[in-house]
Amino acid sequence: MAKQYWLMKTEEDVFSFDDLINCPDHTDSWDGIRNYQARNFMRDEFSLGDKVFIYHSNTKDIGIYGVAEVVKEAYPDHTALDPKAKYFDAKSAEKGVSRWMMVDVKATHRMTKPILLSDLKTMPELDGLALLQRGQRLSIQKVSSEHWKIIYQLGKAKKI
DNA sequence: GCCAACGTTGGC
DNA sequence: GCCAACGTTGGC
Repeated sequence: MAKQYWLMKTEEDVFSFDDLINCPDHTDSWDGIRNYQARNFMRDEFSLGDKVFIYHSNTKDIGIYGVAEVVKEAYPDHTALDPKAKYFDAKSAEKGVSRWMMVDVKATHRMTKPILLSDLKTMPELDGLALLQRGQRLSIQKVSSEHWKIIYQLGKAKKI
């Protein structure tokens, strides 16, 4: 499949872009996704080498902080089976099989300055970007290659 | 803290 | 399968 571009949300105080950088090889599993649409994106459409904007929600400076790359395609999110895990899923545990999936991502570039949501909102050329659509709450979203280029350049992304 | 949007649950 | 109630997300 051709390379695709994505945006994934995270809460800064739960798992920030810096937390990802600090993982061994800047790589970690993106677990805890408990929404079917988001899971299906990972399961059906995430391919090795796909690029991902990492976005911090629910924080003071809401926006995009860096870029990551898919380094392992979808596999079962076993944290759903762990009663002590934050995103434990009783229904999965009942069956002994996780219905949720995760991918591994590696941080590759950091934005020189975070690209704030408030800035993105002022750019007419980003019309149609899922993130800017009203009422959207999906934690994994598609980004078109055109929008990706615009945002990527805006952030003056630097290699890690 | 508020609240709109929207996903999930569960009774029928 | 419908849909009301409830829970969560996430910007403000």
